[in-house]
Amino acid sequence: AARLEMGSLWEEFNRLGTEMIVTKAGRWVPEGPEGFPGWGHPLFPPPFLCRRMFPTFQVKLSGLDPLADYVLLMDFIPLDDKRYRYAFHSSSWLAAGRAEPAAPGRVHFHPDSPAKGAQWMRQIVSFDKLKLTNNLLDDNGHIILNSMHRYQPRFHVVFVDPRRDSERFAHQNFKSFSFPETQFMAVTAYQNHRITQLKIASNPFAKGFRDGDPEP
Amino acid sequence: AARLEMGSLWEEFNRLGTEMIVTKAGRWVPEGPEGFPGWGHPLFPPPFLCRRMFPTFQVKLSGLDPLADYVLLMDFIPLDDKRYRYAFHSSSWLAAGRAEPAAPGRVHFHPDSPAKGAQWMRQIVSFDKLKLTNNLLDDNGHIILNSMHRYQPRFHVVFVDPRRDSERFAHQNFKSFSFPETQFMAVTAYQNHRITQLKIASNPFAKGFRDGDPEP
DNA sequence: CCCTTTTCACCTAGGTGGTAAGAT
DNA sequence: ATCTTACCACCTAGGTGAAAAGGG
Repeated sequence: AARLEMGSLWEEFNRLGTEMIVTKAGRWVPEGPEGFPGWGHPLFPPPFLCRRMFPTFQVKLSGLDPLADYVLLMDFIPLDDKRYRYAFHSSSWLAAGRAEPAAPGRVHFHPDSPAKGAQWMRQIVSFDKLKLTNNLLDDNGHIILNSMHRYQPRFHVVFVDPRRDSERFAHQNFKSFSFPETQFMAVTAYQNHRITQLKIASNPFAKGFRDGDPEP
Repeated sequence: AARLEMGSLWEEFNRLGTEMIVTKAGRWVPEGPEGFPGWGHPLFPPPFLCRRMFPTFQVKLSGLDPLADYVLLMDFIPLDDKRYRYAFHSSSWLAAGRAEPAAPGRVHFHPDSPAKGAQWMRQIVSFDKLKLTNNLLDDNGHIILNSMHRYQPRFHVVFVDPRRDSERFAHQNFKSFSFPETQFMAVTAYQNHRITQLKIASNPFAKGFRDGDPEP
């Protein structure tokens, strides 16, 4: 079984209509004699950063075989075949035509994969290395989404069967989880001001934009 | 086989007599409503930081079975049975009595362990999470060393035999490496000024103490 | 007009040696 | 006198939304 962590925060966002930022290149790459070479130099990871999700997708697992190997991964499926726009006057999302062609379907493997069930169950599994981009040509393995489209994150637990030869995607031996409260609209800039304010209030990295009041 | 990375930097330090800082608690823990709770909140890691090594111990592996599991770890053995003091007038280390009782012998497992040979050989293996402390009562799993004593880092590759039951320390199935150029004196403050200057010149985190000249 | 890209100040998080005070 | 500790300014590294600029 898998329990979504920070469920109440996800629900608070979901009530307002969660938005997630997608970018091509968050922080630009310095060049010239300074800045070069290196970039964290074990080849991968990439020279530029795309945006993480907030809230971060985190689950607590149970019921796995402690001694068996599992691969954990996520993907994102379109919630419908529509493109949206935000109507500021009514503070609501309106359908605005058919979806653009879907990006190549990618998955994000949790970087600790594969690992034993005991390891996965020991503590909360956090997908905080997952990055979103709207760059259709991205070759850094990030998740590619279309802006102004709705998505449902999915979480998959794949049992690595030691009797089979390789880690190919057996159509058996895996279990998937979809938490409806984690669905979101991909955007390049926040549309709903209440989403912006909730992000600022709850994301530690946005503390610089807080006005000044407490939060438990 | 295992090749030590940054060998010329290690040798440059070794010619001067490498020193490594050991501390009890590098950064103190904030307390009260701010600072608490969390501390990076997946239970471990610990509330305070001890010092890393610089240079970082890094190796490039080859000749492993790509499909077999290996555990990588390090330990530190006393180079002799002496205690030392630094004679500033002659800029040299002098023996100053017998060694103090050795700390409990600990090992540091590379946090990616266990992993396949292919994974270990893909890129340089870096032990940059390894922390040194002089706190005999440390319960955060850091390496405990006596200040003013000399140590030789050792690196071990343990083959995880799938036929045996558990990952117990089989006295077979492992290979050890000792690079003499990585030996060092544990200190609570640098003694040799030329070591200090070389650390400042070569460690990116010490850039704030550089006077101002280039280095390739 | 609607949406995207770029740049920026401001954070979190944590790795440096210096320095002065403390301990023995 | 010798060694250790605590605190500090200054870095690296990178995650925020704001605001301005750009593009259709």
